Amino acid sequence: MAKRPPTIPDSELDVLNVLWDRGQATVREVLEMLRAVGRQWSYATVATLLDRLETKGVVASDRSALAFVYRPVITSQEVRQKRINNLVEKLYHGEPGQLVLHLLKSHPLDPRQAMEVRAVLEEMTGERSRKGSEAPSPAAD
Amino acid sequence: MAKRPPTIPDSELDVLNVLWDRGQATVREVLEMLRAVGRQWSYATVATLLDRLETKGVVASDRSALAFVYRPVITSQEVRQKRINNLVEKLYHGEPGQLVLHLLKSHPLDPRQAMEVRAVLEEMTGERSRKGSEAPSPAAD
DNA sequence: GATATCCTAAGACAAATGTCGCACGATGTC
DNA sequence: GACATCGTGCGACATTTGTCTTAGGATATC
Repeated sequence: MAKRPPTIPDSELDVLNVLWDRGQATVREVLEMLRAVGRQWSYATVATLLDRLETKGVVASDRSALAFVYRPVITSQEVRQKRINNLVEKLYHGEPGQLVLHLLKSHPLDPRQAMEVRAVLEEMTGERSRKGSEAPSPAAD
Repeated sequence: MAKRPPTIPDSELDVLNVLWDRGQATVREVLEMLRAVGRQWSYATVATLLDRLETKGVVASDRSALAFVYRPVITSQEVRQKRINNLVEKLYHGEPGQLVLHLLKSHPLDPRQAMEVRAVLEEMTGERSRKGSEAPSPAAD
C-alpha cells in the first residue's frame, strides 16, 4: 500500500526553475518571475505549489522572516537525470543512441557545444581524429 | 474552460509501447506482454488504459472480432519528440548541449552508435577530422 | 490605534492518473 | 442446451495535479 513515489509535475517544475535560477525566493518573487514569463497564476497557486514541493522534500523554507523564503534542496541535475533515465527507458528501450540522434536533429547545437560534445565522443570512440588543439574547454555553466 | 490538453502518462505509455512493438494487440496480449516484463496489472487495468488511449485518439481499435484489436495511431517518434522538447525546454532552458553531454555521461553509447553520432556532429561542426574511411553508415531504424 | 496590506493556513474542487470489480453478453464444449 | 470462459461496458475509488477562495494573523501607515 505504499503511496506512489513523489514526482515533480510540470507546474511544480516551473516554480522549481525559478528557485534554481535565483537560489531562493519568496512566494511573491516566484510569482513575479513567472508572470514575466507568461504564467498567469494567482498568488495562492504559487503558494500551493511551493508548499507541495516542500512536502515532497525538494525545497526547504526559511520561516524566520515575515514572508517565507524558499530554497531548492535538490539540484536541477538530479531532476534532469531522472527525466533522462525515464526518457531513455520508456521511449528508447534503454538505447540512448537514437535519442541523441533525434536530439541533434530536432535541436541543433551551436558550434561551441557541438565541438564540446564531439570531443567527448572522440574520446569515447577512440581518439581517431588528430587535430592537435585539444585544449579542454572550461565551459562555465 | 478548455480541458487540459491530453497527455500520455507513464502507465499508458507502457501499454503503448507494447502496441508499437507488435503493431497491434488485444487487451489480453498486452496484458501478457506486460506481465512478462514485471507489470502486475489486472486485465481490467489494461483494458482501461487502452480505452483511455483510444479516447485520447492515440490508438484505434478493430472491433469486428470478439476481442478488440488495438493499434497505435501515433508513432513513437511523435511522442518522443514531444518529450524531448519538453525536456529541453523545461529542464535545459532550451539549450540542448548540456542535455547531450549529460546523456552521454550517464548513458554511454556503444561503439556503433557513438560513431554514428560522431559522424553527424562532424558534419555539423565542419568536417575537420580527416581520416578517409568515413563510409556514411545508413542506419535503418 | 484604525486601516490598508501582505502573509500563511486551510480547504475547496474539478480533472487526470493508477488500479480495480462486477454485471452481463458472446463463445466454446460436451 | 448447460456450463465454464473470455470479453466489453460501466463504474468505483483513492491520489495527484491544476487553480483558487477565504479567514485571520502580522505589519506598516497615519
